[in-house]
Amino acid sequence: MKILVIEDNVELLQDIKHFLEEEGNICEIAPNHRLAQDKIGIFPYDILIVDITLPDGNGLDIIKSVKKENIDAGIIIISAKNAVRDKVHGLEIGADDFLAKPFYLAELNARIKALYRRKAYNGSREIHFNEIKIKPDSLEVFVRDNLLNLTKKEFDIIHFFVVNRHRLLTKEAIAEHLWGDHIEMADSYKFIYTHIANLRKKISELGGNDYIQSIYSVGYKFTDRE
Amino acid sequence: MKILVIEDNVELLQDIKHFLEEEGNICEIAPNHRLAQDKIGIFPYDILIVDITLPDGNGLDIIKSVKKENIDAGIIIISAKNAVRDKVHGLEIGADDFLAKPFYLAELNARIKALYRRKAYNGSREIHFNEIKIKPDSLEVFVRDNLLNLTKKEFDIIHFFVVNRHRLLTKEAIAEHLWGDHIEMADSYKFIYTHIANLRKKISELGGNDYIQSIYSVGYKFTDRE
DNA sequence: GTCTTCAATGACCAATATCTTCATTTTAGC
DNA sequence: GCTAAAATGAAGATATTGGTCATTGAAGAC
Repeated sequence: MKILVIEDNVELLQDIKHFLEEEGNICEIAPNHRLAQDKIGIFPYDILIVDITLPDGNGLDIIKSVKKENIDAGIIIISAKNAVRDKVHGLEIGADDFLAKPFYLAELNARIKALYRRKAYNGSREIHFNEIKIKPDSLEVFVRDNLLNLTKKEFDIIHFFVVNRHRLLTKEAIAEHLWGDHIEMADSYKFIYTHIANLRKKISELGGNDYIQSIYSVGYKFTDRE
Repeated sequence: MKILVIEDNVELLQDIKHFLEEEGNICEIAPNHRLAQDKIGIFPYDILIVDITLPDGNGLDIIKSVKKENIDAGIIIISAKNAVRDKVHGLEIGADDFLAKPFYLAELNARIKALYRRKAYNGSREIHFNEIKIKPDSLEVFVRDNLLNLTKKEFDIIHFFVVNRHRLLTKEAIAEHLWGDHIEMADSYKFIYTHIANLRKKISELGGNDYIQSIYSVGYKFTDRE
């Protein structure tokens, strides 16, 4: 699980990180508002742990912007015990859970797992990227709310791309993700081309932009930058 | 992995070194502040292990200068148990982890591995050299924050150069790194010239300095000295 | 058993990087 | 300074990689 912890108390931040990493998660940290926004923009985290009081801005603003951009991350607020108003407000604008400081790390961990389970099971999960919407549970992809008629492999590809948006994906990585690591490397990426060609055609037929950037001799990148 | 241990207790220093080398790392040592600074300036380490109390200066200053120069090394502080203030301060100014003395070497090793994994996973790794920034994960190079449009080979070359900054790189070493050791040595380095010419052109077009120093009859050196 | 769908493949052309060649400039040693 | 060796830069040939289309064969639906 990929978790981002946003908290200005560096000592607590380190404690949480160590704990969550020992639990087998990939855990990144941001001690302030600006850094948090940067990281969220780059990488699709599963869970955000947000402290409300930050040196350069309010944690609630981070939650607002996450919700506004339809980023599909679970949010747990951590804040001082007496900040009841923040708690109510935070849950109102879309946070999933609230944990009062001080807390036991085991408690935080339990909340994280519960939240993740909830997110994974409720069939209304959606991943958004500009005009593209993916429902991983029903294997459906929409462009401007028009259902795209994709094959399974095509779905797997665009799903992999959108989850790893803005990242360079080598042909090796794509092949490994789609077919496992046993694939013949020699000249057999060629079928990736075919699937990507079909994907591009189907998306553009419904007026979607071509976010699939080819990187010569390396692979692809799914992005709206540049 | 390349590790520098900065610690004034020579006995402990040797212990750590032996242990880390047996684990398969390249491990260098510096018993004081001045020597540490020298070494860090010359070679790009993956991990720095820093003792806070040094005979000729504070370990925190080393961390500060590393961060100031944007050197991309993970930092683990080792210090006496009661120095809580140092711990907090160290993490605040950018250290990645803290280990209280005395500690088990296995514990140190675990922390090193965890830190390295974290660094490798978070897609925001960057290597800096003056106005040049390299993102090895996305194969991107920036000059004064302008993206440089490089081919794969050109990227490999500048990446190799920046990682081995200030070092003399023979044509043989470059050829071996780029094409493996099977290459015909006879007169076939010639195409290195072309790639380097293209690199120089592309960098200077965006206003970057020419750090590629030719060493007649030997090779190249990537440096800003002299 | 037939029909339909889709993953996989091969052929072909286009795009791009890599390498070679060659004329010219620079350098080191005398 | 002179010469031979080395380095550079421009131009172009070659090789590699990418994209598209048409076809095959396997698997599942009916």
